[in-house]
Amino acid sequence: MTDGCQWRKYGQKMAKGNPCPRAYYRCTMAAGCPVRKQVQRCAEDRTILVTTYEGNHNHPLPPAAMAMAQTTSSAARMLLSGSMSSTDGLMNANFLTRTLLPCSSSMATISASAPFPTVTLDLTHSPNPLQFPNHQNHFQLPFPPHSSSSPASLLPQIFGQALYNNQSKFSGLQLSQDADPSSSVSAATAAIAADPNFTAALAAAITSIIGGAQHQNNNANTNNSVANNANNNNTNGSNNNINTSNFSEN
DNA sequence: CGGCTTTGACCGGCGC
DNA sequence: GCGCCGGTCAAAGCCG
Repeated sequence: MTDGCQWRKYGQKMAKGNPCPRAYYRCTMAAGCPVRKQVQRCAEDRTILVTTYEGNHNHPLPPAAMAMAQTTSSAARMLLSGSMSSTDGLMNANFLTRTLLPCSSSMATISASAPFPTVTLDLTHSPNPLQFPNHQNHFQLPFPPHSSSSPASLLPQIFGQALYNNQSKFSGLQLSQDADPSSSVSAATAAIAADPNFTAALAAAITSIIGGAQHQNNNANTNNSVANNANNNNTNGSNNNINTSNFSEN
C-alpha cells in the first residue's frame, strides 16, 4: 500500500494467532522522523491489509499525503466521539455493508477496535483515479448524489481530521485490488461481528457519517485523493513522493 | 555503490 | 525466575 510517505522496512515478525507476518516500517521522508507503521494481513482474509501508524511526522507533507492522512484520521476521530451498543453496532455494520457493497464500486467501513480506532477501506473495485481520472463515483452510494453531503463524499473528510486532533494511533484496513470482493467483504464483516468494540465503533462512525452529512461539506476533493492513495499499488513510493503525516502519538 | 529488503538475534514487557 | 511474545537491531544479500 502506498500512503504518500516513503517507508523503510526494518523488521518482520510472525504474529501469534495470525499466519501472516507483520512488517514494520519507518518513515524515511526525513532524517529522524519518528513515524512508524505496521502492516499485517488479516488472518481471515489475506486480501485485507491492516496498517497501523504511530507517531508524528517531523517534516512537511506533500499534498497527496496530506489528503491521505486527513482521510484516515478524521474517521478515527469520529469513532472516538460516538457511542452505541454492540447490538446496534452489528445492525449498523450490516447496514453499512448493505448500503455500500451493492454498488460494487467501492466500500469504506470505519471501526474502532479498542484501544485504537480502525478505519477500513474496501476499494477493491474502485478504479484508480490516476489511471481513470474521469471516474468520479469512487464512493457510489444509494444516497442522493449531492456532491458534498452524501456519505460517500463524507468518508474521506471524516478520515481527514482526526490526525490533527491527537489521535494516539491510527489503523487502516485495506483490500488488495486483486481481491475477491465477496470473500473480502465477508471476512471483514466477520471481523466486525467478532469484536463488540469494533462493531460499536463502526456503528457510531456510520451514524456520524449519515447524521452529520449535512454539517460537513467543505472538502469534497479529498475524496479523489483518498482513492488515489488507497488504490495505488506502487510498493516503493513512486506516487509523487506524497507524504502521510500528522499522526499523533500519546 | 547506495538504498532497500530479508532474517535471525536481541531486548524488554508481561504473565505464570 | 522463566518462558512467551512483540518490537527492534543489524548483518547480509539484492537490486537498480
